[in-house]
Amino acid sequence: MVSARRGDTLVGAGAPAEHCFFVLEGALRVWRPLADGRRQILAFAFPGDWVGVGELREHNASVEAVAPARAERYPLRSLAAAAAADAGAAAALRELLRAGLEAAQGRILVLGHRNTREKLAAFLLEMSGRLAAGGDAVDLPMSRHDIVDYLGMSPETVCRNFTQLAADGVVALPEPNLVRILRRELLEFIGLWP
Amino acid sequence: MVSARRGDTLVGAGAPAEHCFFVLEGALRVWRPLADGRRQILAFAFPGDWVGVGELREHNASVEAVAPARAERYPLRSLAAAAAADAGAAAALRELLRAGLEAAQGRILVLGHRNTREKLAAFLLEMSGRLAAGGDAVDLPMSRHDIVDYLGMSPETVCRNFTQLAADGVVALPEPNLVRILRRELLEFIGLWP
DNA sequence: CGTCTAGTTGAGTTAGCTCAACGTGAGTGG
DNA sequence: CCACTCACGTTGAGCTAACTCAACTAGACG
Repeated sequence: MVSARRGDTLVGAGAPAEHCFFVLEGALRVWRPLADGRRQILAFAFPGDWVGVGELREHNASVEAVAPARAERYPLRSLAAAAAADAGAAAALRELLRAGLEAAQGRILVLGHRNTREKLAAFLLEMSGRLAAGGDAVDLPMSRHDIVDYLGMSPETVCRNFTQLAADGVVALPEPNLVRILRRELLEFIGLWP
Repeated sequence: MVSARRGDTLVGAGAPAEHCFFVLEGALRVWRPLADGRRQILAFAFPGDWVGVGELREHNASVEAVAPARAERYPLRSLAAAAAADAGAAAALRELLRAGLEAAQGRILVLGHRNTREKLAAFLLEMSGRLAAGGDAVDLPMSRHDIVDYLGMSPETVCRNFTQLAADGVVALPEPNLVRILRRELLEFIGLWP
């Protein structure tokens, strides 16, 4: 079991890959540093998500707490041992990797062919599904800066698009991190895949 | 065994996921249609690559031949059966998914935070590694249009950046599809991850 | 010899970036 | 308790990278 405060590092990029995590509470970001000092956030992890099960020799991404978080920590070699001994465990591990691959492919679609407004709409829909069980009141645990590094845009552009979506009546923003989806059908029209 | 001419479809998006492929010869593209009629190419597959091993109920992407191709076709359920019966096969299948996930994460980095010149440089380095075993003479089997849909840019921009790289002496382009890397260290400086 | 497609180049437009300023709330120290 | 700082979020102004529209060339093919 690991507890982390906001901003704590669970795993540093480049560290030997010994453990993976199962998130119990809070939110994590998985990110890689870029040459120019910026970050690409590969994924956010929320309760019920696994992190780091696909690492080989070393972690190629850092894992940090976006919000206060608790997670269970498992040695990777014990997962591999379980997979070698039990076909059911192997299938479960395979399914985790498959789901991660599918999610990454969804990200490729969004990052490759969407403009900023569409990226943000897709992001909000994703967060609605993952944080609010598809509900309309989404309390974002991550900062604007995190969203910036997740979607590959500038902070000003993220902010302007939030403002624009609110001005258009698609969402309400009572607080910066509190999004209420007012017109889901519009948000889906803007951001839904493909 | 499947043989495909240039442009042939091996799998249509939405078809029930019954088979996967092991490429013997040629080149395939794996892509998803977008709402506006464009395509996002998720991956190219070359000899030695697997395609479609991570599909669940239905193929969420089409697979087409970019160049005349031959591939072996395996029923997905026979792979699952092999994985259930043999821990070694299960580990091999897991490794395929893991490698696919890692590749997809690399794509996220490139699509999220790179400009067109850097995307193209990264693409050429990837193709050098995969098609020419890291050598400098790369014969691209795919059209400019495919590169466009792989990197998420316009055909004019792809073309201009090819021209620019050639003008800068980084590559030579004796023919549109034949790239000779003249100054690899420069190309890596432009396009290398992170 | 005409037609068609892929590739390239030019010209003008715009989406999203950078630079800059400003407001606000949370800490922090006097 | 107040003053100060600092990070975060937001808004404005201007710039530029990349897009769209358009034209042209060269090779493929009937």
